[in-house]
Order: sequence, then C-alpha cells, then structure tokens
Amino acid sequence: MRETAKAADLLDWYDVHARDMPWRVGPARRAAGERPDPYRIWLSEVMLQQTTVAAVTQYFNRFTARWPTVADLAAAEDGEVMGEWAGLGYYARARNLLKCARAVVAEHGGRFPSDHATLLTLPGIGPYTAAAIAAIAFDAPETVVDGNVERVMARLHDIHTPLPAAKPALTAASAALTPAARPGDYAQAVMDLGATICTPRSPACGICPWRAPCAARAEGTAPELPKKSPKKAKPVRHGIAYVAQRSDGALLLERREDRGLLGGMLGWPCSDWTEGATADAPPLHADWQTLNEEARHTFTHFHLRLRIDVTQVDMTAAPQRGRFIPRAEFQPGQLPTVMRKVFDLARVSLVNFG
DNA sequence: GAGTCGTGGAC
DNA sequence: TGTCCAAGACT
Repeated sequence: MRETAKAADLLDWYDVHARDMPWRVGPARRAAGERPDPYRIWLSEVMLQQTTVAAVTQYFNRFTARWPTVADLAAAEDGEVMGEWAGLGYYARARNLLKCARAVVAEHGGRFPSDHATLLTLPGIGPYTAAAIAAIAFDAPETVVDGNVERVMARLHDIHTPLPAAKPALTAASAALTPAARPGDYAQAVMDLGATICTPRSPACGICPWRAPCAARAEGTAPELPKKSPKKAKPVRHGIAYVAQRSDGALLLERREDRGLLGGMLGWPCSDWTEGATADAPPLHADWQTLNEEARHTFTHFHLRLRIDVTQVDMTAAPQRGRFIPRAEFQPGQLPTVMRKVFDLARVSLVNFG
C-alpha cells in the first residue's frame, strides 16, 4: 500500500523551490508576517487565466506601474486599459477587469472582499479566481482548482476519466488535501509543482516531492494523464482588412464593439470573417490596392487568412466607419496581435512608416 | 455540456 | 509547418 500524500511534504518542497514572481509574497516573507496585496493578487490571477507566467510578468509590471491601486485602475479610461492589455489576449478579461475594479470601488469601498462567495459576484472572477484570491491574499482555506491541480490530482490518484467529466472527482481529491494551515502557500505550491515538475509532457517524477504516494507514477501512466475529450478541428475563415492612410499620415482605425471576438479593441476596419466567400466592405470609397501577401493568424477555434487592401486618400475623405488617428498618436502596440500583423505587412506600402 | 474567446512558446 | 498547451470565465 502506497503512503498517503501529505500537504506538509509539498509545503516543505515549496519552502525551498517557490518561484519568484512580482506579485508573490514567498514563503519566507509570508512566514515573517508579510501579506500580499489583494489588488496585485487579483490582477495577476486574471492575467494568468489561460496565460503563462512569462507572458504575464511584463504586463503585470506595466499595469501596476501605471495603476498602483484598484482605485487608480477604476478611474482609468476604457481605451487606455484595452491598449495596455493589447497582445495578452482574451480581451473580455480586460473589459471585466475594469468592471470589477469599478465595482470594488463603488460597492466595496475600494477594498477587495475576502470571502469566496462575494468574490464570485464580481465580473471576471469565477470559481478558480475567487478561490485563489481568498486563499493567497487572505489565507482562507479554499481549494484552488486550475489546470495544474487537475493534472496533479489525476496523476496522484491515477484517474482516467476524461476532463471535464473528471472535474468533480479532481476537486474533491484536492479539497481533501488542502491543509487548514497555509492554504495560500499550499495552493501556490500545487500550481508550482504542476508548472515545473508535474508537467503535461515528460514529467520529472524522479524529483517530485509526491513521487512516493503517486499512483500514476507507480502505474507508469503519468505522462498520459489527465485524459481529455477530443477537440474539434479548426475551420479556415477568410476576410479583408482595410488600411487607409490620409495625406497627413493619419490612419483609419475603428474601435470594435464591446462584445465578441477582440471586443473593445482598436483595429483596422474589416469585412466579415467567414468560411465561405468574402463580401467586400470597404469603410470608404477609394482606389484600393490588394497586397500580395495575406495575414495569417490562428484563434482558439478557427484559422484566419486576411487579405489586406491599402489605399491613400486626401483630407476630404469621409469614412463610413472608424476614424482617422493622427500619425503621432498611432501606437501599433495598442493593437491586438492579428491587427499588428496586418500593419506589419501593410507598412511598406504606407508613407512615413519605412 | 459545449461553444466562444488570444497568444506565444514548446516540440 | 501543425498541434498542443497555459494559474478560466461566460453564455
């Protein structure tokens, strides 16, 4: 009979191997009584949703430098926040980030609530993020279940039921292990373990603090767990992006609606993106020139190939959609990646963008 | 439960 | 190149 996994063994490992992150108060500082800033924990957890630590770090540092408190963020303009989020993806997170910051200020006196149920009522905070904030920022005995925890628990108990059906069992397994003491460090420890040792491919079982109690390690099934339901193939969609430059150098851009794909982000006016034939939809009447090369981009559920049409217009141009952004105010870094790809291909055809 | 919603890195 | 994947939320 294998021994039972103990939270204490994982915490001992975490005390030595905890990774350094800008928002994290490590085990040593935590033991000395230092508390994490709930604002920074919340911001980091939202950014980390389906996103790697490496990608998040730079965005986190820029956000906190620009908006040091939740009140600062709540007072920001929508476009400023969306522009700062550009490139990080899943833009509903940024829209909900602002809604949440404003709700914390308006309804909670500028202080984040500490209990799971109240956190869950805030925009962009789901079961995982509510538990993470409660556990990490307030040391509440909540069970955090993210992709790492699912993988670690599936292996620890050699659970072959595919996700998402296995989720309740994996949650129960993790809850049974959550200690009354240091639940915040425990949550971070499981996630660090999943990110560095109990990895999706080629797990480093030989140096795992839970190698002795791990059922999948004993069965040799660790690399194939957790099982997942088969994914749907991605279709290819086609569309046209319109890049118009005015004689003063200004570029025609439009703010997308606050919902759906790239909602709230700045971008080039586009036709619809469809699997069938593309219908022309230029934002103004002009002599459009089609570039030789298409922009290619893959979203979560489809591949996109964008034809790029470019034109030069005079100062009398009156676009039906979007507005001209002065050359000095145009910042490619505020565009989502697919729109930045279009710009990179179109810029050789533009004046003053050599 | 299944679909929508980004991106960059690893292999 | 293509595929999978990452500290999920929302509909």
